[in-house]
Amino acid sequence: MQFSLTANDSKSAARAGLLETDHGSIETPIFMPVGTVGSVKACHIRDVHDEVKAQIILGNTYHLYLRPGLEVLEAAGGLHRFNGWDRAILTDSGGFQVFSLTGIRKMKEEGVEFQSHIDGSRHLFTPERVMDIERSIGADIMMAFDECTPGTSDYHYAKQSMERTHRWLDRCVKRFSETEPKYGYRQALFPIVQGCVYRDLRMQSAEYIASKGADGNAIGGLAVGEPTETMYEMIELVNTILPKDKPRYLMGVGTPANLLEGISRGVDMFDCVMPTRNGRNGMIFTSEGIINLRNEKWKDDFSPVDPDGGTFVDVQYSKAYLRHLFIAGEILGPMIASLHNLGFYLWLVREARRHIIAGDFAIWRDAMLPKVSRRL
RNA sequence: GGGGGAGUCGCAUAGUGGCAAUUGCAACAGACUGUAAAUCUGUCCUCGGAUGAGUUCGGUGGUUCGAGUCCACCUUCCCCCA
Repeated sequence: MQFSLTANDSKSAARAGLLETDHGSIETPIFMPVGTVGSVKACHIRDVHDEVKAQIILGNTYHLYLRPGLEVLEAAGGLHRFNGWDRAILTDSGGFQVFSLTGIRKMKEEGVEFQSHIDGSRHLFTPERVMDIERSIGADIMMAFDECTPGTSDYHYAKQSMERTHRWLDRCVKRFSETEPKYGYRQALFPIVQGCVYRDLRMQSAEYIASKGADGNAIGGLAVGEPTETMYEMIELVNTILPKDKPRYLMGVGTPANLLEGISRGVDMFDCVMPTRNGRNGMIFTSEGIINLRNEKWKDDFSPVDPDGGTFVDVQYSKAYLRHLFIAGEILGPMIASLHNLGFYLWLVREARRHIIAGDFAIWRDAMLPKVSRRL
C-alpha cells in the first residue's frame, strides 16, 4: 500500500494525498461510507459507486462474523465478491462494539467475550481471532483490535485501557505477519491511537502506534462523549506525532464541520454513520445547512432537495416530496436522503482536496464552516 | 310502532364511585458521530413553564364527602323485529 502527498496547505496542517490499494486509488482527504453488514444501508452499490463516487467503504468484523458468517464470506471469495463493491474496503475490528455493546460483553486480557445481539450466543474475540476474521473478509485495510475508550473515562481507566490496546496491537501485528491474504491482493493493518482526553496518554499512544511503522494510522476513541473542542485538541496533538508520510484516519467522525476541522488538523480519512443514519431518520446535510425533512415548513417547498448536490436524487426530487415520503413512512425517503447525504459528504471532501491543491483551503473552509452547521 | 346497544381530549380505544382520564394511530418537535437504529425521546384540553391553577368524558338535572362511572329526563347514532 502506497501513500503519497500531493499538496500541503500553507495555513493549516491540511494535506492532499493519494493512497493506492489493490482495489484502486483513494484521493485524500476522503470520507468512507459505512457499510456495517456489507451494505451501505438503503443504498445500491451502483449508486455509492457512480453517484456518491465513494472510493472506499467500511465493513464491520463483528457484524459480518455473526452474519452471514465466515463460511459464506470465504465461499463467496471475500466481501468484495460478495457485495459487488470492487473498490477498496476497510473493516473495523469490533473495537467499537467493545464500546457500544456494554452489558453483553466481558473484557479480559485475552480478549473480549461477546454475546451476540442477534441470538445471545457467546463468542470470544481475541486480537488473533480478529486478524483471522479480517483476512477472511478480505478488507484492503484491516483495523487492529482495540478498545474504544469512552470519552468520560477517568485517567486510571483510560491508561489501563490504552495499555491493553497496545498489548493487543502487538498481538495483532504478530498474527498479521504470520498470515497471508486469502484472495490474492494485499491487505494493510492500521493500528489505533487511544488515550481518551488525556494529553500525556494520547502522546504516549501516538508514539507507540507510530513506532509500528504501519501503512496508515488511526485515531480512535473520539466523538464518544467528550466536548468537541477537546476532540480537536486531541487530533491536533496526536497528529504532531503520527508520521506525516502515512495516511491518518480519524475513526467514526463526524459532522460536516468535524470533517473540515479534522482536515485542517491533518486528518486524511474519515468514516461516520451520520450521513446514512441521520438520512434514514429524515435529516439531510447540504452546503447551505442542515434540514430536518419531517418539519412542517417543507410541506410545500417544491424546490430541489439540493440544487448544488451532485447526485441525481438532488435534482430529481423536491423537498416537499421527500418530506411526504418520510411522513408517509415510504422506504424511498430514507433511500433518497442517504444517497444525498453521502453525495454531499463526498462532495465536501473533494472540494476540500481541490482547495488544498489550489492553495486557498483556509479561505474556503472559513466560508463553509458556518454554512454547513446552520439549521435551516 | 316494539326491542336492544352506544355517544370519552383529531380518529380509534380503555375506564363500572377517588381521574386531567388508558392504549394505538395521526399531528408537532427533538436526538442521532469506527450502526444492537427504516431507530429512540418529548409534547399532544387551556393557562408561555410548573410537584401549580382552571375547565372536561352528548345535554340538563339529581344521588354522593366525591360522578366519565349510579338515577331521571332530553338528544344523536347503530342493530334487530314489525
